[in-house]
Amino acid sequence: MAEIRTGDTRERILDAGERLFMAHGYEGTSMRQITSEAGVNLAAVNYHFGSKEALMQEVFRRRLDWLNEERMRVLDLMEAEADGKPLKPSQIVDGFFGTLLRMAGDEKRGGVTFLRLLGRTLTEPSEFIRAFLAHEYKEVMDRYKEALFRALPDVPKAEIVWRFHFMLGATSYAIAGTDALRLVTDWQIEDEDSTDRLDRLVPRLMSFLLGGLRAPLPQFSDTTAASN
Amino acid sequence: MAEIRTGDTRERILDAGERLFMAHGYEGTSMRQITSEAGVNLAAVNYHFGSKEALMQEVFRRRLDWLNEERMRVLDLMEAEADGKPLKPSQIVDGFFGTLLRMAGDEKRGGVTFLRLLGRTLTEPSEFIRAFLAHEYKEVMDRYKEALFRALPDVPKAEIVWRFHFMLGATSYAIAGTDALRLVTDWQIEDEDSTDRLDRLVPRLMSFLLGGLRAPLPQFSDTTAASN
DNA sequence: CTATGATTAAAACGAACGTATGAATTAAAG
DNA sequence: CTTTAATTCATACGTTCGTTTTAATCATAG
Repeated sequence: MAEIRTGDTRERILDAGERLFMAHGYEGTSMRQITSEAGVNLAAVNYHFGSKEALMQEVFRRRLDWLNEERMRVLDLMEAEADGKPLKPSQIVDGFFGTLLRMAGDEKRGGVTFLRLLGRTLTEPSEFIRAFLAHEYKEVMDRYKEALFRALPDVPKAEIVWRFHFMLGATSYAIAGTDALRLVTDWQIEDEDSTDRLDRLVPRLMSFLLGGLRAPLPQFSDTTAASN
Repeated sequence: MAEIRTGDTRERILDAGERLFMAHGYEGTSMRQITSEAGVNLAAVNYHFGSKEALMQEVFRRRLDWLNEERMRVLDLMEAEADGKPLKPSQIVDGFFGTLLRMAGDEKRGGVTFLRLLGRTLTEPSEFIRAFLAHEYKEVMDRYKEALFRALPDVPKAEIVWRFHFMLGATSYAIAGTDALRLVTDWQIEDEDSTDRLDRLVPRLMSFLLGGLRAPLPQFSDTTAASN
């Protein structure tokens, strides 16, 4: 059997869907927009993917599979080198968030478009995509949380989970909001073009995330006892 | 009429819209859902607000007007007490983000529902709502950024703007994602009920935000750092 | 070549969408 | 009371939605 040369119709649809879902959201994007931008027939989406929901899932799957495997690979590597000793928080944060951000420079992996779609989708999850992301993320999330628990033995686990949550938010925003908030914040950084901005986003965000992760523990002012 | 109209139609629509926009997004919510949940006629939205877009704007306006006035009031108060001296970063962060988070405990101001709607909308802004938020936020944003510039004279302004951005993201996420990410992160903090969680979110988030805001400046590997 | 399975194309489906209309109802003023 | 404006109501309009159907086109195997 020769390779099934499924034209590039599938890929064209995925690319168009990725871009349009990023720009207008899932509900805000119609199949006619997608097929029009992809230059394919309207029925092609249902033929190749089955439904609009299935297309959305495939848009995420083709990127997240690689991303989360890479995250696992990086963590495995670091833990092997540490030889049983806990990792440094900066290593863990870079393995999870740095790996994500470096996707933005890899156009073959979706570049900034997918990153913005991901960041935006994490705050507007429809039920079906939420369940899908939960499945895709569960394993890698548990591994990285466990690594942080061991890296920060004096910080209560609940606090670490919260701060992981906060780091996710800051990162999503940094990506998804790069365009969205320009009007809100009246963005004006004169001496940086867009390539500079992306290159410098990684160290900038890393400093912020690590500062937050290692911040002094909060003081609860109420009466109930604190927990571990 | 045996039926007792306990609430104004306008308010019932705004409440239903706020809740449904929060749960399903703007595009994902239909006028029929809104009017059905509000117990009013379908045409009531167009009669009272003119359009679905105008309703969305009014949902935000009735909450943001108070929030941003309160933020201004708090900042005025702090600056008056400081008597010309720069404020502490913790004061500024609390004035902006603490004021926001404390809205969640005030059911009269929308409570957690509006906060989640706001957090989610900031990453999925349609063109019309983006322009609206830009207008509503511009003044207060400039005031708080200026306060941060004076509080952190040694930190380049570009860095402060970025970190303000990161703080917004962490906060939005902390609010919007409280439900959304439960499945993703397999949330398990056994000994905290939801009221405890909200009460403790403020100091938790404050510690994280301040840690990130005051983190060591990033080292850029290539060229010189941005100017002040 | 013909045969066969995979893909694309054009057209249509019913459902749901936001909005508009005009009559019915309510509330208040003269 | 009657009058008048404000509001609520049932209903329908024109569009667009995701999906389905059926036929045409293409590539390859026999």
